[in-house]
Amino acid sequence: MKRRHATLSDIAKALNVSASTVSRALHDSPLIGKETKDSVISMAKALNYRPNQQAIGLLNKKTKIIGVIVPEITGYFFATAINGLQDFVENTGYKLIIGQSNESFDQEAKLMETLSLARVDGLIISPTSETTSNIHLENFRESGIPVVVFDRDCPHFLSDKVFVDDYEGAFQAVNYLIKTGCRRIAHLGGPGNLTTCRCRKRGYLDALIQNGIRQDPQLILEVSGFTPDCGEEAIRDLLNREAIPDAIFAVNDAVAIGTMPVILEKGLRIPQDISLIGFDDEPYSRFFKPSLTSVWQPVYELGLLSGRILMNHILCSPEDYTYRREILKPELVLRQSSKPLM
Amino acid sequence: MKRRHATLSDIAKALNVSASTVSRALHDSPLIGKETKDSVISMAKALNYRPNQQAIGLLNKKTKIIGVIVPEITGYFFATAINGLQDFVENTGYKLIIGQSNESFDQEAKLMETLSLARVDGLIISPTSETTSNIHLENFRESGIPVVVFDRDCPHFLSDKVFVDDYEGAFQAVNYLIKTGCRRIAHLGGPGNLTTCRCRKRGYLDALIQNGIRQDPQLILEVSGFTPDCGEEAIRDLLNREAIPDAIFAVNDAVAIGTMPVILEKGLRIPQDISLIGFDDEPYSRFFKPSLTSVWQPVYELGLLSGRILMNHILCSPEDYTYRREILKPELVLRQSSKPLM
DNA sequence: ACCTTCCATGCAAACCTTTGCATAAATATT
DNA sequence: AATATTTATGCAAAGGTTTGCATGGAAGGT
Repeated sequence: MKRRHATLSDIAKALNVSASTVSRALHDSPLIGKETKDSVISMAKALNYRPNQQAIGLLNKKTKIIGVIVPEITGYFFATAINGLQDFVENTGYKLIIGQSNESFDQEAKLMETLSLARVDGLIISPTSETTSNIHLENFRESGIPVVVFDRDCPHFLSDKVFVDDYEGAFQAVNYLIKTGCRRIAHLGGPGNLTTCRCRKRGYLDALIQNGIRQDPQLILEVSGFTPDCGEEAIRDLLNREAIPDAIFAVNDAVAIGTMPVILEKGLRIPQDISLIGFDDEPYSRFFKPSLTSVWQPVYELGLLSGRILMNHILCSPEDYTYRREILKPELVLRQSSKPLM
Repeated sequence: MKRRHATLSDIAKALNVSASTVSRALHDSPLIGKETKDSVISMAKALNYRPNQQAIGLLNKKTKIIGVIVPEITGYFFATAINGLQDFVENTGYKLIIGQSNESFDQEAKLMETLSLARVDGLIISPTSETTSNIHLENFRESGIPVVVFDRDCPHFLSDKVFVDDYEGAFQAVNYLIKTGCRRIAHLGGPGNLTTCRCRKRGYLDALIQNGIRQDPQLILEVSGFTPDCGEEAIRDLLNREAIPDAIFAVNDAVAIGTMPVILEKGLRIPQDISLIGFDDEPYSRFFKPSLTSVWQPVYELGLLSGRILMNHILCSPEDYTYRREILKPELVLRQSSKPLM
């Protein structure tokens, strides 16, 4: 049976009082007498009264909804970040509306349009690899809605930001490769307009430089996406070049995984002939053969912290607010796809 | 600068007309004169007017929000289902609020409470493995909110339902194992109160029966979760028993993957000594060594169809509605972890 | 010139909640 | 006994939108 939700005035009518009295009673206002309060409360329970969030929202211009936009949701990385975010949000009374941009600027803009229409109280976003303009973000911020950018930066956009230290992670990985004797280290980098990918590449290059190794353009490739297929394509290309590497630092575990079958099928051994290091430390990475050395990222914390910062911004007075920029530390996880130190 | 959104009456004041005229003009009502209409429309554009969904929702008791509850979001299965769901919803104007129950009944109930408070227009849910009571679902349905149950069934709850044919998938997998000469086929089954797991087990048992093979209780284990760790634990237990299997049908790819290192480390070969088949066909499954034979499920379609059915129910008149029950077909994907047919 | 008809627009209520102000009754003060 | 004070409650507006009904004017018909 479809039945209407009970409202304040339903309770009011039942008790012969006014709706305002009921409202105050339920908010435990000191203005209301003890008896009235009790009867209101028990009647509310009897009618299974739930305040209408829409009406409240209309009044105080809040929706208690946070918008989240990620490039995709099916991969380990963003799914885990969202997981952290949700765990944070769980007890705050806020809800999450999640959208996927699928690495398309148009979809991202459209999603932001939708979220803006839905009047979200805040936005947490990791921009697409196509996102070069910030107008849509600026619009958002100008209408007074706090925005947190996470994982991938929007360089000229002013807001709270939460990242992982991609540079540091990459540097450590490549430095490790060098320490284990590798000299011809290839890099399968991601789309160059993503800050994460640029940072990882810089980490790679700096590690080479600091160890006095000349970079070889032949060994640096840019993959178009983050899937095993992209890795497969890239490694085929790479192994056809004259310069065969003795190590590969991939932008991603998925890309690294995609190279494995190709490498092995060419009769090359991992790590004896080619060391392999990925990035992300996905849960499955330890189950491949050989198990994959990778750079672990505090993804869950990334999501959690983004939520915490946004929430703080939402509750803060908008005047004296200064934007925060947090950088979390990654960690190299050694496994069989790279050589041991000695 | 934080500035208020333009409202109908802002436009009205600017043009010296009434708010109702503006509303009608923007809805292209035939009651409004051409000139007025044009001026309203251009003024609306100038002021960047966006209708306030909360006010509209308050009026017609709709939120255009769909609640989604899944046990977890970080795994491939549910993330992909949500992906399908989101793609469906994208152009409908509906938004998705997603919650994770983490296989906890209490969390599930709490999430439903939250979604009910948020006045969602519909609910799509895959219940936890703890969910035995349906009261929370019944409450939902009784307040007139359409519910779609997907993947995992709530046996005595009446609603739209969308499943994958787990029985069929399991039957095919085990039947294939038998056809390739396996006789001592173990089953690492999932939590017994999940319908999906029970169906897979029934498929397993029926395949044995139809091929005249006696089931051996020693070969049937129940794992407590869907992670590689659970698989690892189970296989250690299994291989310590007197009866060593010549094949394993796991409830899950993740569980199957967890068994691999243990099997290989015991000096057993896959598939020569032990064939291995999983369920789900996760994207990484083809990258393990040996690559994993698995039962592919149309997960994306599962999410998509759930959305379509819910949407249809929401728009339908509530009277003459008859619940639907859709079953999608899985498909066995052969790889190296099982023996070839001849 | 008057009545009908039609077209374009405005008024006001409804959706539900919160809150400043007013009011009524009861008690305390002089 | 009359006024001041406290205590408990109601009224009404606001928030933004939609929509049935009423109204105003102009055009058409006789």
